[in-house]
Amino acid sequence: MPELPEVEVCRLGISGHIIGEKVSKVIVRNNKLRWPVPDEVKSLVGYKVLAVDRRSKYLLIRFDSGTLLLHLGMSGTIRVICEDTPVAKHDHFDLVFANKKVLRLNDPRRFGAVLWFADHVDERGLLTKLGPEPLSDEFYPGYLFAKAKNRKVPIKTFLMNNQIVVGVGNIYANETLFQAGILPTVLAGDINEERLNKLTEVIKLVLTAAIAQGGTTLKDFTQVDGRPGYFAQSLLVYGRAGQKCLKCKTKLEEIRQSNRSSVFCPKCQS
DNA sequence: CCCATGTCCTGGTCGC
DNA sequence: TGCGACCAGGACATGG
Repeated sequence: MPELPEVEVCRLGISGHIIGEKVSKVIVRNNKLRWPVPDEVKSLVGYKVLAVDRRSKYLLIRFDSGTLLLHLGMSGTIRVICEDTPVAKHDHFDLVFANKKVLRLNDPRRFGAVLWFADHVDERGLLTKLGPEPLSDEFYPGYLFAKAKNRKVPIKTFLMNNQIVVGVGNIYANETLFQAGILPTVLAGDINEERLNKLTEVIKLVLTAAIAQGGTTLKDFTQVDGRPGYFAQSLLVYGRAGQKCLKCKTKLEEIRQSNRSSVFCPKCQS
């Protein structure tokens, strides 16, 4: 469930279940995620969850003694379930709480991460080089234009660069460029300010709508069958190559950029 | 065999 | 020539 809206929906979904709850046990069934899960995660037994924050696609669970960082990679899901829920394949990590609820991470591809920042220090610098949050005021009209100056990279690759703006992955890069009417192949530095401001506005709208939609689809993270919502979202171009554009009926085309699929409408986007 | 929601890392190129 | 900024592609593991 990897794009920003899904992670934000996850944050909202688990917050109410774990904030203020005390950790009674930490279970690491498989520590071979993107990086080894550090033994220090065991040290948070006895501590209460103070807050659940998000930066980019990282979930940050705050304790007095430090921060537990979770990342879902390409295929991870997190649920809050009852203690007696049977362990399934790829259930790699559990945070068991005194109230018998369990935060459980499942990740078949194991591109996700569980890390521990003692005293909240981000030793790996995972969070330090990131660009602004797309829904914050630091992502303002004029920002993309300033950043794109002299950049010869295609706009789609530019958008997916976390140092420019975080949280726009492949799906939403495709969707927002379609809605802004910009071809994914146009060089970032060649786009005028007006069009980049339009793109900024679209990014905020699409991500906000996706969060709202995910929230209604996911409902309750304590449900065993709680499913990520993005498959149900109304995607206009992603995954629709060869089909008709929903605006003009032209056949949608697909190319590869930076080894990722780009789908676009050759008539609506220029 | 092909493809897949992410992102760190390496090694190469470009321009001052 | 040096150096930093920039960029393309590989790598990771599993499932459809």
